Amino acid sequence: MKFSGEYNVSIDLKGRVSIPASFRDELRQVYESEGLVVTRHKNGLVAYPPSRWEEICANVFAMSAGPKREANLRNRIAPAKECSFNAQGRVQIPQSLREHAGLDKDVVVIGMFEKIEIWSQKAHTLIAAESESMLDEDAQGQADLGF
Amino acid sequence: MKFSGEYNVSIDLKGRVSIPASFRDELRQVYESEGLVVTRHKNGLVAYPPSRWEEICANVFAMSAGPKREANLRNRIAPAKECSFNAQGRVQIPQSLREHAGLDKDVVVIGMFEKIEIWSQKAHTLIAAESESMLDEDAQGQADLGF
DNA sequence: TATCTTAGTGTCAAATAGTGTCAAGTGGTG
DNA sequence: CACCACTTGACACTATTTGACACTAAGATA
Repeated sequence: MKFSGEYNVSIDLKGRVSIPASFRDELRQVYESEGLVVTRHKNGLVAYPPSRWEEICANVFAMSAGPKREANLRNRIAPAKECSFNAQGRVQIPQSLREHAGLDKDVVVIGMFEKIEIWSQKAHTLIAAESESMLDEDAQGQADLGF
Repeated sequence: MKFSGEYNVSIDLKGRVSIPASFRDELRQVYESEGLVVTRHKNGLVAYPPSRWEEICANVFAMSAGPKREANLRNRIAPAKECSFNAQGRVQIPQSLREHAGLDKDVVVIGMFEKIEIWSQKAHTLIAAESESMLDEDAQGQADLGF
């Protein structure tokens, strides 16, 4: 079924965000996991099922030494944190990631098939508008896709 | 579990930086150590568990004489200092290293698996932004890695 | 040598951050 | 409309981090 749907959720005063029940079900059933690995992604965050994360790490580790590998380690792998659900289905996001994404009060959680994106409402509005205008400019492409 | 995660910590007025509790736990449990060896690394600092440091030193000592060995001795091995934790989990960073890294007040500590990086907030912002734009420019590469 | 200054150490206590849990709200479904 | 599952806010508790201060050591000054 894969993660899908867009949810407006809130973050509590200690920095925990509620993960929608449907995502938790998916995670439990197909990934057999009670947690998510969260890391930086553009101006927001992404979360992966731990098993997917292992694969990604392995891919990065396998890269040949160089600035690109370094960049991935520093900005993706190192800041990542495995977060498990509490009894209410919330995950505690580390402070540094919250700051990076500017999370405060209103948060948007988006299912993206194999991953989950987490944005501040503000950042999401921005990126959604950007994406929208990109699609607008390519009416033909959209039509070809069947939209 | 290896060191991981990114932490904003502060340095006290005498030059001690707080090492996150999770790193101290890791250090105690897997490296059986109550301290870190800190040395220069680019515009910041790196810290290794003492046992890892011994290995690195041995590798450098084993190099055949020449300017590269000299450089490693001068800029990596010589400035290194073993720092142990105080009761609050802080390590005293020698003045010369603090100056090298421009540490003052706000410091970023990053777990990088077998080592720990220590940057001034400023330097970290810079290097992270650089890394980020490198990753942005290579969307295909990132996708190939599974991100 | 006595004194002053500066750097580093040890420790306490306040402040902050994170965890677990309860119960009240909210919204969808039958 | 009543029920149910889910989400949210709140609170108490614990752990961690930070600022502060007194003290020691070392080096500089006169």
